[in-house]
Amino acid sequence: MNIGDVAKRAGLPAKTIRYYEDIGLITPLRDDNGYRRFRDSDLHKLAFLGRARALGFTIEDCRTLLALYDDKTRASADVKELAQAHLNKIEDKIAQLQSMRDTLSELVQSCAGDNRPDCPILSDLATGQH
Amino acid sequence: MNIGDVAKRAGLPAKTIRYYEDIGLITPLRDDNGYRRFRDSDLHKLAFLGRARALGFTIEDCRTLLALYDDKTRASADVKELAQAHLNKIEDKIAQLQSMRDTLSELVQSCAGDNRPDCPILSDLATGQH
DNA sequence: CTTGACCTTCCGGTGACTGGAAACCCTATC
DNA sequence: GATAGGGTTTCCAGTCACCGGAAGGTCAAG
Repeated sequence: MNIGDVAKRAGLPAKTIRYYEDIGLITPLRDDNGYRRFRDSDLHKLAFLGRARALGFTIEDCRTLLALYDDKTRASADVKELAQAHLNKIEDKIAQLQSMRDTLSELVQSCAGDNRPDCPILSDLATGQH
Repeated sequence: MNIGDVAKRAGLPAKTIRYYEDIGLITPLRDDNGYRRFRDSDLHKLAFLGRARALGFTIEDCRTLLALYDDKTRASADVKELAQAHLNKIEDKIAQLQSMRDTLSELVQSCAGDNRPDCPILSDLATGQH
């Protein structure tokens, strides 16, 4: 398979696939004309990567996950620990965004949104006071 | 005031303040020795920027917000629209993270986390099936 | 006069790509 | 055989909002 086919099947842009090769996540073969030739195992890895990335794992996490996947003697505890740490980060991020949302939502609601200049959003930003 | 004082008062790193000057958000004066000299208005702007950034506005949003703040003939509707658009983005982001969290949380819970290799987290990543 | 705390600019790196340029390859049609 | 249109290659630069560090200038205290 050439990169275009793999891109379609894995649901990843060709650019991204080349990038993943650059950073050593995959190592497709090469045809005589220089084109990358992807094995099923490459496609499989790319799909794995796509799903891991969709869950928000960093590239370095993905590298570790792939290694764990390959290591048939891994302890599931190692995978779980990585996933739990990532989950914690996500929850922190959610909490942070919710806090922003709450503040911002109040500000937006308190703003008349008409053609007068008075604006509690700007006042708040300017003074830190409501 | 020199940059160190302003940094303390505005709660921003000196590096960030220099960066904000670079991209034209502030234009402090200069002393004969080349040191930046900050007026109260600069400090005020920096505090404004710090709060806007803490609410997650992009730098370009901040630029617009500062301009609106300076424009005493603005319509509050313009500010509100910007803030509402940003709020929408935050809510999208929260929803996306919550979806990740839900999936990931299920996976983590279903993983024994012992020293055996069987791991539903890896299985899911590998196949996309639970 | 030296020490140490400031300050300056400049360069490079971050994460995970994305866009674009210039060039090569392959297949199909005229 | 020429050409057109797709696919592919590499490489370089840009994204966002900074941060770290180097090399050097400035200032106040002891």
